[in-house]
Amino acid sequence: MSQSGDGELHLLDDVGYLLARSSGITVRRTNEALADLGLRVRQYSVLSAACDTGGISQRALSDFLGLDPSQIVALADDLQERGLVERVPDERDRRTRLITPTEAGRQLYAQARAAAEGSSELSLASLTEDERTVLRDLLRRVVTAAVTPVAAAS
Amino acid sequence: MSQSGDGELHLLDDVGYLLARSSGITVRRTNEALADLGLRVRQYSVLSAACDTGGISQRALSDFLGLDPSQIVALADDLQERGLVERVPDERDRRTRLITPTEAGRQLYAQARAAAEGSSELSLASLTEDERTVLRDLLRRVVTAAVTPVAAAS
DNA sequence: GCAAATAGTTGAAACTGTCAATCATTGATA
DNA sequence: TATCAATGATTGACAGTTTCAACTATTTGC
Repeated sequence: MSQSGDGELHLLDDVGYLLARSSGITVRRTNEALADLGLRVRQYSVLSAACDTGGISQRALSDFLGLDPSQIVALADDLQERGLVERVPDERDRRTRLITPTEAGRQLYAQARAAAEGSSELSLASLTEDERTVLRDLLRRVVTAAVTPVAAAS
Repeated sequence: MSQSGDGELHLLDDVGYLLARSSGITVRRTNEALADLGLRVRQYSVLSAACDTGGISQRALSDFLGLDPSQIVALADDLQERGLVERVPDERDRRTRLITPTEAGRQLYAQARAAAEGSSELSLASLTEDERTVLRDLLRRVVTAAVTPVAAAS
């Protein structure tokens, strides 16, 4: 019958909550870090996948990033208008359009990556380098377990 | 000059991205798990803090959850209309109103907590029990480093 | 007492998540 | 090969989230 709280905040034991909270903290900080470059984390993630693959279908982006296809359309429109990516038709399947980085896109990405990664480090300043590595490895396993292996242009 | 992608997806090395992605996965799943109870993670977190403290000011909620004060207003309105919390005036400071659980709120919270925690486990099924513990401890340190220690009603 | 700070509220704008419907193209199959 | 189901992209809509600015009531410091 404990009527009044006694200092036990269960949210701080809830991995789901902790994920959401720490994600919020880092996303906020990273958005600030990317603001100078005119990017937000969302568009940065699309640009990153486009640069690292050299061209990826919107469907694959949707799966990889966990976003609705309609969100990809909007993000691609935005990046395309700014000349950072192009939509090149896939000859093997004329339905799909590959989101491909332009030279300007690659250059911006290089800068953005430095900014974004620096910002992450800052958000995790309370962890040691080794602990950050452990965290990264654990999270990567959580994420990759939920994602189909990134469609390597069959 | 690597023009085409060679399988190196830098996002999967970016702790910030991994946090956001895994948070998205767990939040989605937890929202589904809470839907039966008419709750979403956001309102669950408010209810949880209210129950665990026995009564917490909206300002403290705002700090603890990392939400704008105006969001707390909306969430408190919602929970109050459903009879899950009350706003009791603080005698020591008539500006503040303590978000306090009702009996119905406490009962729903008990159910919701079980559902939410079960859902987190499910999202982290690719990790062992020990690894989940490590993850929880690391994330808790990240979060608590960014939050003032939960104002114990000075 | 009075000014500055604080707790809560309202309203607005931009961003995000989710879903249904549509069109073009592909793949399977009769 | 004609047709039908499945898939990739797009549009539009609606609820949820984030972030600000402005405002009122109250408290605190001087």
